[in-house]
Amino acid sequence: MNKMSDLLERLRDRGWRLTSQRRVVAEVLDGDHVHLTADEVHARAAERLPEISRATVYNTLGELVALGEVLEVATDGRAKRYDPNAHRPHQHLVCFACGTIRDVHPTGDPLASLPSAERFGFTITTAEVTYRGLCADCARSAA
Amino acid sequence: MNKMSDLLERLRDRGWRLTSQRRVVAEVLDGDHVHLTADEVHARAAERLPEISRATVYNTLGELVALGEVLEVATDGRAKRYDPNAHRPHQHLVCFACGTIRDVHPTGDPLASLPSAERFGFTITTAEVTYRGLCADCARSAA
DNA sequence: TTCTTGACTTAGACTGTGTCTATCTTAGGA
DNA sequence: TCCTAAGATAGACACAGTCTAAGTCAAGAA
Repeated sequence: MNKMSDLLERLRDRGWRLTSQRRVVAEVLDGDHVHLTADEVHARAAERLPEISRATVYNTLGELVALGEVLEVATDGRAKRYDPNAHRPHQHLVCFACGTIRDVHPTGDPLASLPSAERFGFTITTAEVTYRGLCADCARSAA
Repeated sequence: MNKMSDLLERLRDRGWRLTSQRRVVAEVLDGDHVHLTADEVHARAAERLPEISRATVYNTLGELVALGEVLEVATDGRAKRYDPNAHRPHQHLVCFACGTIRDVHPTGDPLASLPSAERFGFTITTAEVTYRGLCADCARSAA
């Protein structure tokens, strides 16, 4: 049960032209708790396909996001990160010190916590939660 | 009861040197539901003090954030925004279409929704929630 | 009040992240 | 096998933010 072959299959069904560049980008994004920046994706993709360009990585990531196969995550003010875990709803937990990101699953529906008096007439569809703290490794080094 | 004079007073007590540049930046940030980018702060500050430089605006905003008087908000992957409402805990509601940001106050403690089994050994101290949807104006234009 | 000094401000160079354009290449159907 | 539109490429460009070296000034000292 390889998730990436599933993905590539789905994309081909939607009329995606399957190039070696797109295949490599999709493979780089495989796994759990993967939150790479575009440059990190490019670096790893280039290990397998040295001539791949930055523009292609950006284009492919943008297409995967538009297709709903990958999530864009902006946990700091710096580079966006790309999260392949788009089919299971989840939130993120970020370490203040080292920036590590974990996918987490809070209880309850975060949308329910906003009373209608606090909705200002908006039609609200999503709630993103970013939990922040010190990870065990960084807490140990700081002690 | 002017909030900005309170702020300037507090800062002077902490040894801040009170320059016209810092005063103007603090005044620009006064108000409710204020979420300006650094460039917007610079533009408004320059209306009152034409020679103020970008570097000074960035420095001053950074100092205000470090002092806990202003919050840095990154709701999109683009420019950070600065929120002077740092003393009342709140979350943000963002319009998909026009990008408008409102301060909102959900019920309950967002930290409580994350079970310890989902904390991966982190010492968690904050939870930021971004609600997203269509504001009333944009919903009307889209119809 | 004037002097002094280190904190502050400035212009502009520089970096990182992301987008765009013009040209070249290629996947996949005919 | 050939054709062609979709895709890939290099590099210029744009935007957000940081850094540096030199000049300026707030506020305490005399």
